[in-house]
Amino acid sequence: MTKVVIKDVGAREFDQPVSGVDVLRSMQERPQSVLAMVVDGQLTDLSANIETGSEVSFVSSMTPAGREVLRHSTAHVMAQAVLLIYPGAKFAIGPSIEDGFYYDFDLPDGQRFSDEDMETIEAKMREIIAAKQPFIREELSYEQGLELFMDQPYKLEIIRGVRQGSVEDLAEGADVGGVSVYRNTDTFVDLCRGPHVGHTGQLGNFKLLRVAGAYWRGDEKRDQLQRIYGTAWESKAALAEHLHRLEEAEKRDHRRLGAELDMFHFPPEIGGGLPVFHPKGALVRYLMEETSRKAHLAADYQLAWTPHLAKSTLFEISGHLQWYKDGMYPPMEMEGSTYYPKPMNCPMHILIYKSQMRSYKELPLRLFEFGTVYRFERSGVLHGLARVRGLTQDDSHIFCTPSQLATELTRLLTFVLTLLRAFGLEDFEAELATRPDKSVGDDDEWEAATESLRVALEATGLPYVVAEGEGAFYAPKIDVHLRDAIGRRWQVSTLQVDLQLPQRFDMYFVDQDNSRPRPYMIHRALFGSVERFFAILIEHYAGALPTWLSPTQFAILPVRADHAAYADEVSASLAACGARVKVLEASEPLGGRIRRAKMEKVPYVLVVGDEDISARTLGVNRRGSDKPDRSVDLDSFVESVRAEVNPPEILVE
RNA sequence: GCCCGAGUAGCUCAGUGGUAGAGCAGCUCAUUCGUAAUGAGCAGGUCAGGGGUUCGAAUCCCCUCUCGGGCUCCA
Repeated sequence: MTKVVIKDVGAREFDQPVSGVDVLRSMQERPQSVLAMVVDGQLTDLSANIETGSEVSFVSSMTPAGREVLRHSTAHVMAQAVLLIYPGAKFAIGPSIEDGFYYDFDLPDGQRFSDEDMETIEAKMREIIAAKQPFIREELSYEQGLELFMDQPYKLEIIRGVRQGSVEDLAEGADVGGVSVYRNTDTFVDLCRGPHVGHTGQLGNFKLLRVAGAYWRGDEKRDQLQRIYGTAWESKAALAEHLHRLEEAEKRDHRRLGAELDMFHFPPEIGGGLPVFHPKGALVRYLMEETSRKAHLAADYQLAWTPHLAKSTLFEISGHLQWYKDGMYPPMEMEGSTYYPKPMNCPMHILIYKSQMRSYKELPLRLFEFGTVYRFERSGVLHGLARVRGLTQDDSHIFCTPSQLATELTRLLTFVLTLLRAFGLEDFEAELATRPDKSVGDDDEWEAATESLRVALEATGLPYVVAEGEGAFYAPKIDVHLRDAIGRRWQVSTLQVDLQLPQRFDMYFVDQDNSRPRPYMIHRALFGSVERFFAILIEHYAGALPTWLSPTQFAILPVRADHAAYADEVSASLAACGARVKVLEASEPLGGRIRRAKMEKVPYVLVVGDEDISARTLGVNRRGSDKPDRSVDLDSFVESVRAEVNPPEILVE
């Protein structure tokens, strides 16, 4: 007899040994579109036998686990299609990923996929799906596995990896004590740990999206494979919704909006990754920077300014030439000295610290600068303002006593969140990145610094995960991520407790007892870089920046030329409370001017005509609304927008 | 840097071997208008650059550059 506990339903007894399918059939109220099951916490094929005494829950296609299964199964279908179309193709790995899946191939004779091939492959996949091929799990010994995949070098490498207990390969391929495979047909079988859907007919709401090169095992010294990315969903509607989201994301692309809104561009004559900001973009930048500077001054930071170049000596002391030479711009020789563009601001801030004897009474000493640094990024990684070669960090270095560290970090993290919120961002999470393999310093220091960061995270209540081994070589760090309006994650702020530079620069302060201990040093970028943060704001707001950040806040449109005097009067009363106003004179029809102003995403488009002059009113078009408010009283309108035209007050504790 | 894709007017794009096109934007003139495109006219091009094939190349081939999608990288 087999006893099975169905989660949230209750215990069932069966005369025979049962599989998940049997249990499901026995239920009166069956859960919908079940693709797999979880037996005692383990995600498993529905066809697997269930041991007596197990607890079972069923996984529906619209759950995260269910989608993972169907995406993974769709990847297998794609592999089968590619192998049918390209005899002799080698296939490597094909996992499910966020929103979809991919599979890596090595085509014979150096063939490459083109975009048209995607359609051919999709068509073949639909045939496979229509055939309702079963996914049959088989468990093999290593030897059988090696035999079965003798023509598939990547599979062989995975099997050998599994035999040696590689965790990475276990995830990809197989089971302890042997390997598992999933067979769809006599000719198509794939090495896989599973689980999978019961048969290919349960799939079908998918689309192949793009082809890309990808290194085998992510190692650029190894073969470059052809990767096809696809997306797959539980229903036609969910697929359509996802494709719609992709379109929406494309509309938010800051590179596209940056051009449409005349904010910035990347002149080829200047070089890749080196943007120029046009007047509107530069104004937004100015507002971002001024808001930040004021907040920093209010929070007891002191401003610093440092040059863009320094002698090699400085970067030898700091260690940048040792650790990051590849990422630095090449040197310039001048009058017998070697100069480098700076990749970071910290060494220069340290020189400010060291310019005089520092007492414990001065600490924490907080230096702040919008410091432009240059980093040589490989051409393929540049991405609009989000990844550039010349970037301005809103960079701060805080020097404090060891006993001040935890308090200072907490205060700092609070400040970071306060300023980010002032820009209308709300949804944050953090990563605590710990010591990497390639690093310097002793364990106690790393432990203490990491612990202080953890204390700060706990104190602010920011949700966080620990990223083992993801720290910088010299320091553990907190990375703050945010989710934008359509749920995408962006890394912004970073806080690092530096264990190395104070030593390298032989920094100290004079303590109460006249001893000379080393200060701790905290590196911190809050926006990350001004350029990248600019991009995030554009994408988050889809170009419709909050009023206080909008280059033009009010467009005033006199209906006829003889309404110009009143338009100027309205303009003056708005300008008097600090607003940025543009009058669009009546040289073309009203509709055209309204359209232009709306396309520019001006927050308020104000129309004034005969009726408004006699009643001292306005026609108000708010951004995002397609219906105007007519006859709004001028004075009360000005009063109502007064608060939003100027940068927000940032209250620092 | 590597793989794939794309470069035609300021922008968006049409043009597959036979005289370089359209819309928007720009300029000029006219129009004076109450809620998302007023009309007419003008101007605008080394078809990314270089080489090749051809009687003839935006179009076919090769190289280079730039941009985009990924991979790797991101102090």
